[in-house]
Formats: sequence, structure tokens, C-alpha cells
Amino acid sequence: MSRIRVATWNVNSVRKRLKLLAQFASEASPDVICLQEIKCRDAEFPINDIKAMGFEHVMLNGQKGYHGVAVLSKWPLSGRQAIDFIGSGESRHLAVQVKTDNASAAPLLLHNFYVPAGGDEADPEVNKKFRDKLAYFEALTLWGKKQRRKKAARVMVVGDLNVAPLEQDVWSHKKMVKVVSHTPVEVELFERAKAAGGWEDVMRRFVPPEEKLYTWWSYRARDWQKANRGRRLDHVWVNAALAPNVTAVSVLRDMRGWEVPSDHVPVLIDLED
DNA sequence: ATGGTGGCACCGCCA
Repeated sequence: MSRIRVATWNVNSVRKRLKLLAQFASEASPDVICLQEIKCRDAEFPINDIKAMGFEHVMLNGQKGYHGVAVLSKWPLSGRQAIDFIGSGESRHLAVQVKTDNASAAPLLLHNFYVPAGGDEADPEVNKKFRDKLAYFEALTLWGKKQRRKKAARVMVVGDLNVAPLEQDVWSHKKMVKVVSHTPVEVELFERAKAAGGWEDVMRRFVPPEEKLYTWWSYRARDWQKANRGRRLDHVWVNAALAPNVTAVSVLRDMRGWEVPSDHVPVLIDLED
């Protein structure tokens, strides 16, 4: 039995964030980091810098300039899988199995997602990006139904899902209800996908839904902290087999104020393995 | 009511 700490973070260019990543790794000591928006091809990934931070095991699903996801780990990784859920050709998913030192524990599977942001116009008729986003959640619903049958494995879904589902996941429900990320149609599909997989929204086990909780603050504010117009776009879902192992979840809000920040901050998940 | 910033592309696209 040992403790394992998993992190999920939309890094908004891994190459621009190397110093911040090193500082984060040193201060929070995650064993596994799921990154989104690495914004580079696999061949451009700064693998040596990452290894120097203590992450010997790296799996990538990169893409030139946009999107791209990666998993960095101190434990060996296997079972790499990268699904193109809507056939867009974009790198938005990467699944791995983490081989910890507890040989008798059920397999630990991580699914790292970067869901399409959806553009500005919340109308699938005129906005293809929004249409793609809705299609992505439809695909996650079908996929979730199959995942639900895998009762033997401990499964975690993490990443930037680009939806703030609850009223307290946005700074103003009233002002945000027509803004992409918090519209009823997105929230409905998000909740349907979550229910289909039988996933628990484990962030909200530790911070009740009545309390504000954000993981993202726009770059476009004069003072992000003062305005505090955040959204909870990053999520951690666990299946029933993994749920009892989760001992803590926390959002590293302070990192939004570090030098050269991402607009997202990491979420940490502590597990008893 | 509008535009505000940031990253990568390569001088527009995406968030």
C-alpha cells in the first residue's frame, strides 16, 4: 500500500511552461502528470527536460501547434491508447496504464482528455466547432457505457473537458448561461456522458457543489485575482472501483499567479494504491 | 457594448 499523486493540467504549450512545470513538480511532487494543450509534435516534445524533472516514463499524443496531450510518470506506463473520438484528426485523448509497486492492486487506467473548446457561437447550425464539441460528448457517452462494464479496473478520467457544469463552477451562472462552456445543451451532454460511464465527479466530493470552484481564469482580465471570473473547466472522474482509493483532491489556484502562467491551474488527486 | 491576452502559426487561427 502506498500513496500515489496524480495531476491534471492544461499547460498551454509545454515548451513555454518548462520552468513552471519544474517548479510545480518540485513543490507538489506528483507521481503522474496528465498534460493537455502541449502544442507540439511528439518529436518537438522537450523529453530531456521532463526526464531531468524525474519523469522517466512519458507517453505522447502530440500535434503541430495546437491541442496535444501527454502523460509524464515516475512509474512505468503501458497500454498506450489514443482515440480520435470524432474523427477530426486532432490529438485530444491519451490513455495509459500506470504500473505502481502494488502488484496485487487492480490495474490503474488513466484517460487524459482535451475536449474541443467549441468556439464563440453556441449554435451548432452555424458553428462547426460547437457542433464538434457536442459530438465529442455524444461519443464520450457511448464510450462511457462500455467503460462501465469494466468493473475489475480502477479507471480515472481527467483533463480539460471545457464545460463548467454547475452554477458554482462559474463566477456568474446568469451571465454565463449563453456563453460557450456553460450553456444548457453542453451541460446536458456533459452530464449524460458522466452518468453513462457511472463516473463520480470526485472534485465535488471534497468541495461541495454550493461552493465556488474554478480551475481556469482568462488571460484577458487586467487582474485575474481581483476580477475572479473563473470557471471549472478541468475535471476528475473516477469509476466505482477507484472511488474508495481517493483520499484528497485539490486545485492549485496560486499557480495562476506564478511567472508566465497557463490560464489553467493543476488539479491534484491523491490515491491509496 | 466592446475588447481585453496569449500561444503558435507564419502575417491568421485557436483558445
